[in-house]
Amino acid sequence: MVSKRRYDDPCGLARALDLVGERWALLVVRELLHGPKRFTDLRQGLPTASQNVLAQRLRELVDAGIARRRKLAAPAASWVYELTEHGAQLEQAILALARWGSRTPLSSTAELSVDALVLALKTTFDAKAACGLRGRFELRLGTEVFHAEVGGGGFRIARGAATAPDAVLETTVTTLRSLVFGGAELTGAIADRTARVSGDEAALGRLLMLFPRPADTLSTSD
DNA sequence: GGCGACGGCAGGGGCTATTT
DNA sequence: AAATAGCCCCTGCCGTCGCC
Repeated sequence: MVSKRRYDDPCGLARALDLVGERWALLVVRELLHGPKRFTDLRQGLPTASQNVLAQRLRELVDAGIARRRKLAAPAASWVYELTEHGAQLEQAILALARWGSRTPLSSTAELSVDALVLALKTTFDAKAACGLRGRFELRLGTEVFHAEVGGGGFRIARGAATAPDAVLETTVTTLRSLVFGGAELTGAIADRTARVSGDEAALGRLLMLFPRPADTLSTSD
């Protein structure tokens, strides 16, 4: 095992980069921010990362106490990776970096991963526009299910089904991205069957307006 | 002597394909 | 899910050269 390169700098930033500064490391953390994932699910979220690099990054994150490996109870009985409390504390730093990054010119035409889209929702949420709004929602993106809640000027979203949601949106990452950042209309997506809504469609429509796209940077396929 | 450009070399790290 | 092999590319380091 070759020793890892280190900055050998007592600055907190350098020490953080010693842990999560390697290529792919922060994107692995991003994929785990909203709940545990199997190795194969992580690969889907990071399709251009090779297997051995992904395995190595996970091992390093586990060694650093940022993530842990856990076996699910039967019947699933598969191994999943999840953030530790220490690792979860990276969320605010990642959100700040993502906000900063979203103001730089978009140069990729690749599709967002589910977790990248959820992260984009968190980074662009407009608390002022949400003032006075309350609601619970369930987002079904393929096989991935998230529950989201707006209230008190805040926005929370995590993996898992919602309890008594006001509305449920069933769609794809591409369509949701168009609805939120691309100016597409919910009624149009419902009409062409790229989205299905049950419950309070108007409330869901208001929710989708709470994420202003950073000026002239984000793009869907527009 | 100081500086920048250039090339050679070694090691680190990432890739694909394959195996366990 | 993880490890391995073989290959390739990038980066850092060092020495050399030419110019001022």
